[in-house]
Amino acid sequence: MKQIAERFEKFLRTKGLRFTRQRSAILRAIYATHRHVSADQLYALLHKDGKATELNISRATVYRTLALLAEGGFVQALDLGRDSGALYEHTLGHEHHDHMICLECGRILEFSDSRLEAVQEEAVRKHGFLARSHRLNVFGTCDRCARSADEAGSAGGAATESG
Amino acid sequence: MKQIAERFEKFLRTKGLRFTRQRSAILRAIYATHRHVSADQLYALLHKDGKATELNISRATVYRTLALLAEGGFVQALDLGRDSGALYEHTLGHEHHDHMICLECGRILEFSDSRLEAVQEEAVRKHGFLARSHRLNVFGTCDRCARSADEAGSAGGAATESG
DNA sequence: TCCGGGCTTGAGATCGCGTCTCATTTGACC
DNA sequence: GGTCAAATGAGACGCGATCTCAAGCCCGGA
Repeated sequence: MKQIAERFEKFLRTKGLRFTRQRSAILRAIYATHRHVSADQLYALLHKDGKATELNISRATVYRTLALLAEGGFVQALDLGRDSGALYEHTLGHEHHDHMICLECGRILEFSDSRLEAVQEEAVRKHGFLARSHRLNVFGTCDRCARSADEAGSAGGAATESG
Repeated sequence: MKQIAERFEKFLRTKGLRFTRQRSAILRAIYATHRHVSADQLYALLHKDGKATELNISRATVYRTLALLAEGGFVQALDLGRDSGALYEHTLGHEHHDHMICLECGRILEFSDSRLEAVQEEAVRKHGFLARSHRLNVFGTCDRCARSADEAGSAGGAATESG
C-alpha cells in the first residue's frame, strides 16, 4: 500500500500536481476494498470511517481523484450499461481481466484467458486496427445462480459479492 | 424493410401492443441508416424529414420504442462509456459483431471472429458461467488514422463514419 | 518566518441522458 | 358509433457526473 501511495505521489508530481490528504484517503479507500465500487459508494465509505470527520471529502473531489487515478492506471472504470453509475476497481497487483456479470444476482466475477487476448489482438489487427485497450463484459448466469435454479429455488441466489 | 416491419408488428401483437405510425416511423428511421445513432440523433432525424411535420414524435416515444425494438432484438444498444449516450444499431440482417472504436477520429468499426466467440464461450464456461450475451469493445487507432499519422498529418483523419 | 501564486477543495449549481407523469389521443374490437 | 386500454406528447423529474467559484492550502522564494 505504501509503495502504491508513493507511486501515485510520483505520478502526480510528474504532472506538477500535489499529493494531498484527500487524494491519499481516496487512494487508500479504493485499495482497501476488493469489490467494485461506484464513486458514490466510495464517497459513502470515506464518510463512514473516521476519515470523514476530519476531511469531509466532497463528491467532486472523489470524482476528480478517480479520474486522476484512472489516468495513471491505478484504477479502472467498468461500465455495465447506463442503468447504474460507473464502477471502479483498483488495478495494481491485478492482472488484466475481463468481467462476467450475473444477470440474476448482480455478482461481478473476474476471469482472464491469454488465448482470448491473443485471438482478439489478431482479429483486430487484420483490420489494420491498433488496439490500445479493450473491454469485454459477458452477461449471463453465474454458477451459483445456475445451481440454485437447478435445485428449484433453495438457498442463496441474491448475493452481491464484489459488485 | 417491409418484412422487418411485419416482424415488428407481429412481435408487438404477440405482446398485446400496437403497431402505430410512430413506431413504424422510428423503425424505418433506424433501418434507413447504417450508422450507430443515439436516441437523440434519431429524434433529430425524425424531425428533419417530412415525418416530423405530420407526426412530431416526442423524445419519450423514441426512447420507449427503442426499448421495445431492443427487447425484440431488432436493434441493439452499444455502450461506449458514459461520456456519451447509448448508441443503437439495427441488427436484422447483421450477424453478431464486436466493435473497434478509434480514439482519434471516433469512428466505430465492426468486426467479428468465430474463434473469438468460441474461446470466449469456453473461457467463461470454465468458471461455471452460462453466457447469454457479451459486449466487446476494442479501443485504439483505426487504419485510416494510423496511416495519416505515419504521413505526418496529411489528409483525412477526422471522419465520423458510422458513429 | 512571511509572502504570493497557483493547485485543490467544498458546496452547490448545473448539465445531459433517460425516465416518469398524466391528460389527451388513438387504435381495436364490439 | 361507443368503449376501454394502449400510446402519445410535453414537460417535470431523477440522478450521475461535471462545472463554478470563492476560500483554503501547499510550496518555493525572499
